[in-house]
Amino acid sequence: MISLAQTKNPKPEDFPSELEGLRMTKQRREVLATLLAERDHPTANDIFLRAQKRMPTISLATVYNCLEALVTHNLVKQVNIERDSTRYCPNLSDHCHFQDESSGTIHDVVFKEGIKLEDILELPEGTQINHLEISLKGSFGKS
Amino acid sequence: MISLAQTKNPKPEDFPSELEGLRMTKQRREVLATLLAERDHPTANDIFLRAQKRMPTISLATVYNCLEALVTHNLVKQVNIERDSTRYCPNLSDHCHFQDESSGTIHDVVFKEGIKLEDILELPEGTQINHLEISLKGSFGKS
DNA sequence: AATACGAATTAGAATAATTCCAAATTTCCA
DNA sequence: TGGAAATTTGGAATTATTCTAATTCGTATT
Repeated sequence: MISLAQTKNPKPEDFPSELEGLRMTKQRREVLATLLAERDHPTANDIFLRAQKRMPTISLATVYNCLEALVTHNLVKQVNIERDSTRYCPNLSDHCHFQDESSGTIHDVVFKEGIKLEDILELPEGTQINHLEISLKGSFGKS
Repeated sequence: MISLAQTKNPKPEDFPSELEGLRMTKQRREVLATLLAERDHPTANDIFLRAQKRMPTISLATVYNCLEALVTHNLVKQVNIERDSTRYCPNLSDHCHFQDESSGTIHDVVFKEGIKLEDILELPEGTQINHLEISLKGSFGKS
């Protein structure tokens, strides 16, 4: 796992010229820094609007391109909750997502110590999992 | 849980006039029967094409309407795997979905005996889960 | 410093799933 | 039977995302 990509508020220029085999262009740095600055699971369009403030020439298509590259190189995760537009998350540790229905806010949720998915699912011997996504929706108790 | 909706191959006319508080119109019967006939997690469009064979006047909009009604009344579940178009599943028991990447086929996967989600996730006390979806992608071992 | 080449960016068009809309039809029930 | 409410229908509208083709950038090489 890339540790710089996990530090609190790196500026775009803090990133090395290459991360996980991916050339860090100006735009990719900007997109990644945007994602790390505010960890609220923004959509591609949210990221576009935020990145535009510091880099007015960036295009939405580029934001999509950058996100795709970052996801492919495991620097960012996609978050899909039902049919909502895809959101992006720079938390690379194993976790899943809970959306509070009253606010729309998405929270990262971790597994309890020592739990592995293979332990809980009835999967045929030798099944290889390449992608896993758990998403929840609900509310926090009012008490 | 509705048992008739789970029988192997009910014909549209086998359904009572109301299920789970939902009026069973001709079209809703047709959509539900289509779903129960071939349990391969079809998309709305797949269902539309199949239903059209027996009911040539049905429209795609109606298929979407019917599916929405059936989902709302817990007669059918939606299946979302990443950004693919939504698929539909008449299996109402607790389960999740595994997509075999080589064929695209989606399989139902059940939890091991006695596992509850609250047991494995680190959620704040009193969190209420209204919707949960687990989706996996991968392949079956070649051995 | 000029050149060349591949990669990345850009703006806008295209696509595809889904939803919306307004009119027509059906169903329910008084 | 008649009228209100619900449902269906076809087509238009919407929206997220991808595609395309042209331009620009970055780096390596002379």
